[in-house]
Amino acid sequence: MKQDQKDVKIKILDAAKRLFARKGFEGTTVRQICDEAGVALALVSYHFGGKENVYYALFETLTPQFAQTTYDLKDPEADLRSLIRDFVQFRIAEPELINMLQQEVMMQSPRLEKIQSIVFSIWMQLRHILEAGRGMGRFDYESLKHTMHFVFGTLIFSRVSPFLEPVFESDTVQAKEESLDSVVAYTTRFILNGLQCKE
Amino acid sequence: MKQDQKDVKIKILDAAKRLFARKGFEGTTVRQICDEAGVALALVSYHFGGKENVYYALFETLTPQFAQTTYDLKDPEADLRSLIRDFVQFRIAEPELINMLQQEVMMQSPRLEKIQSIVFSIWMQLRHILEAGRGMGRFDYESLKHTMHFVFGTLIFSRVSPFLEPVFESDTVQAKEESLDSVVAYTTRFILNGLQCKE
DNA sequence: GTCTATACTTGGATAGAC
DNA sequence: GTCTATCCAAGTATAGAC
Repeated sequence: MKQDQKDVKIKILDAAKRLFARKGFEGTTVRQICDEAGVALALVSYHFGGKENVYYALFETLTPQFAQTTYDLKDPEADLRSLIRDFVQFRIAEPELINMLQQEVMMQSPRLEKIQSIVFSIWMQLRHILEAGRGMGRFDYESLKHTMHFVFGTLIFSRVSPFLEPVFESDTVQAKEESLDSVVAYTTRFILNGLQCKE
Repeated sequence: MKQDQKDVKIKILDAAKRLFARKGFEGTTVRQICDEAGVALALVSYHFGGKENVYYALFETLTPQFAQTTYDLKDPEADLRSLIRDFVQFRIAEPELINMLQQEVMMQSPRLEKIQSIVFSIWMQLRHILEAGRGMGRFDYESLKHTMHFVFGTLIFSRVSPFLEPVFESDTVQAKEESLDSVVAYTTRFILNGLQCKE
């Protein structure tokens, strides 16, 4: 089939995504990327003009994904449910990107500037929803700032390191819990309860 | 005062902690560490035998801190409150170590093996508390695994990147919310509500 | 466009003077 | 114990053949 030589750029991006997520920006070498992609060393420079640009290219996919949704805030609970679903869905589809994003924010990397807008828009959306909800007496919390951290922490932290598996041994609910719908349901429940959401 | 030449080892550890937290293990160079510590390049090798060992040395402080507490599980809510307080307190006292720990777990780094036991013991403690609480009808949740992730996400994710500050502008509760007690209170409230804790 | 070979830079660790 | 100077390995990026 023709697509075995699946556009070299794509192969590089795929390999880079895996590596950056696992080893970080500095921990990943151009050699590793090219080996993993099965292409020659020179091609990262040729197609992207350097390692850093490969990194940014990965985030460009992401921008439209999150910047587009706008909530009308008429029904903050529904808005929040929707935001949670979108986020969890994306996290499951693109765990590497979430991972990379987390690294950047955590380390306050110099590359953050270029991807700031993505992070910003999500945070602002959440802020508006939480404020609207509190204003209408639907959510109950004291500190906006900390509550935003709690919600994001709940949303983002689902690294399932294989090394933690032993901790979950003999957990009963296993088959069902991995479907998107159930993960969304669990997450929504925890967060809405955390906010003491009243219907 | 004599302590200006505050043991070189300490100076190196302090500098390394800051740098590792901000730039990751690979992103930090021995040269940076020594510059920041104000000592000569050779001293990392001399005192620790390499960059990697500096990293491990930083975590050794941490082991006793968390491995010691044991909960009797008679009152899971009280145990959980206590775990939350300990964790938040430590997170505020040693944000860099939490940051480093998070990086390791997130990237599943090869260094994880050496610090596994720390992470393990905390996760197991939380597991036992959650299971005991559900068994006694005090907590209400479906998936143990996901719920553990939610709780840890809430606990760990409080990176206050300066770059996110604009997002929190004109938040009303500012002065009070930074004291340990109030942060603990906010966090406890969110988590216990998330677990639908019944007293 | 893609490859191999190579130039150039930076990083970790050591040698040896003090 | 601490410093400066240096070695060697590994990284990025480019040159030039195909």
